[in-house]
Amino acid sequence: MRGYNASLRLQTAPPRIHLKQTIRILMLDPKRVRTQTEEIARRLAVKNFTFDMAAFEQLEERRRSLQVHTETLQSEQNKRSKSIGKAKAAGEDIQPLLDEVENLKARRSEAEDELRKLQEELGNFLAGIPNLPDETVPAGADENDNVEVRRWGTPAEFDFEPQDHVALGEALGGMDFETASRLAHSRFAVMRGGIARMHRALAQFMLDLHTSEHGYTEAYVPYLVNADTLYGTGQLPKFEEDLFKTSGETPLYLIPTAEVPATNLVSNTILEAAELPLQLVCHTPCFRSEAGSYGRDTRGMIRQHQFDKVELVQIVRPQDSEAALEALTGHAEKVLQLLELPYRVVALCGGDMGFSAARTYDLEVWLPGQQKYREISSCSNTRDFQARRMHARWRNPETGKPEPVHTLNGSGLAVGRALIAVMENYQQADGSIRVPDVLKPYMGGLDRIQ
RNA sequence: GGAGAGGUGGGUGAGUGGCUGAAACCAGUUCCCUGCUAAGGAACCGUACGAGCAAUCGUACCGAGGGUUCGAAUCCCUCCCUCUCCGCCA
Repeated sequence: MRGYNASLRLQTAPPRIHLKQTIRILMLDPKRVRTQTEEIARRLAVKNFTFDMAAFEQLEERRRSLQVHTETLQSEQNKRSKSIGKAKAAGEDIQPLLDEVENLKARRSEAEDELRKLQEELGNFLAGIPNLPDETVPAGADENDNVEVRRWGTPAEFDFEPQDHVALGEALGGMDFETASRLAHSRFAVMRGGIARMHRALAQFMLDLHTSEHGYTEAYVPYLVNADTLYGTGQLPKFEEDLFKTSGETPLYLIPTAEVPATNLVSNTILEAAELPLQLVCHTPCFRSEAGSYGRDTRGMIRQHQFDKVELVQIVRPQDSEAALEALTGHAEKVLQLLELPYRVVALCGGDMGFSAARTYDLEVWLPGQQKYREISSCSNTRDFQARRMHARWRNPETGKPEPVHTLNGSGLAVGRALIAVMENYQQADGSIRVPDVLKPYMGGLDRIQ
């Protein structure tokens, strides 16, 4: 492990796409893109994505005729080459055949070069197309257009002026942003004492809940992954600037979420029907460069370059994925309920949804310090979008064929934000923090941080 | 990091230039026979992309990428990974 230096510097050169990758990068059923182009353009518009139909159709038409042409030439050449062996064995003159092959070869390699270029172009084009939003996804530009689905709990009334987590944390000596920025950079935090312990307790509590009550299998995964893995879940090629990249000879990236390694656990595999569903839970740090969010949430721990998250991932049969999204969202909600934190569930509108998602619910927890509901979990069904990119399939007993699985992911929950929520919701007039009942066993019975 | 040995289809494992998309065996599917807590026989049995209403056909794939050749799983180069021993380390 030497030569891997995480760098805050952004490397913006677009990753190269190889010929072989162009096929696997298809986000949608390629036949569907070809046959239902208009429908797809309409749906993508909900995500504020303009699908250039004319460009696509033109590229696709050229690709098709060129591929047929190339393969025909190849086929001819193969036939000649095979007959050379036979002619030789029969003692015939092979020179005329050699000449023919020569000619075919020249034409073929020319056509091949052109095809390669075209496929690269097409691959780049397709790799940048987001997943189709579900028909039920509300139209809209940003979070203001999200639709509230339900609320749980009631924000507490304080008989004093509630403080935010920064004031609380610094007063308790448990949060230190200045030191963190000296050690690293802005948007990092140092935690100490009871606050650091509660942070750990939260992660432990979540892991235990999901493994013992919700049927998830705990997984430990790499925090650095390669480019293929990030293509698989959709972070690449479009969002490289959001990632931290190492500078080794084999570039690796710090994971922006455990969704990336956890979902890719099934990349390039064919699962048997009996193995599904797969439910995985991972606790990992997450690293995000937060490019393009310079002015937002600069205060406190809301938006960090490094934060911990407990992530839920499910790999399911296609017919089960809608129900799985509801279940998974419920599993994340359960954490908030047990912590007795008021929250609401919103269905994301097209403009606020991620690249890979077909449907997303966000969980927003009430933060008294901001007098606002803030995102603490995002639960998505990506359907077969990631599965196609990473070649994750199952053998469908009805058809006997390998078909893409459906993948889902959701935070269960973001640990740093959960900590903030507990601090702000459980604060006392004297600035101390009550420990939620469910966390006490994880904190040696401690019932107050002061 | 050093030395050595390897990477072939679901598994085991043949295959050193053409008739090998790949023997054989195991597993699996279907059928036949027989009949009893199991044996025997036959056929089928990889993936992706493309053409076609379809039957079917074409192309590619033997760790990855490149090269030699009319032709490469087979020869050459680079890289990756696995295993064994040594070193180092948590």
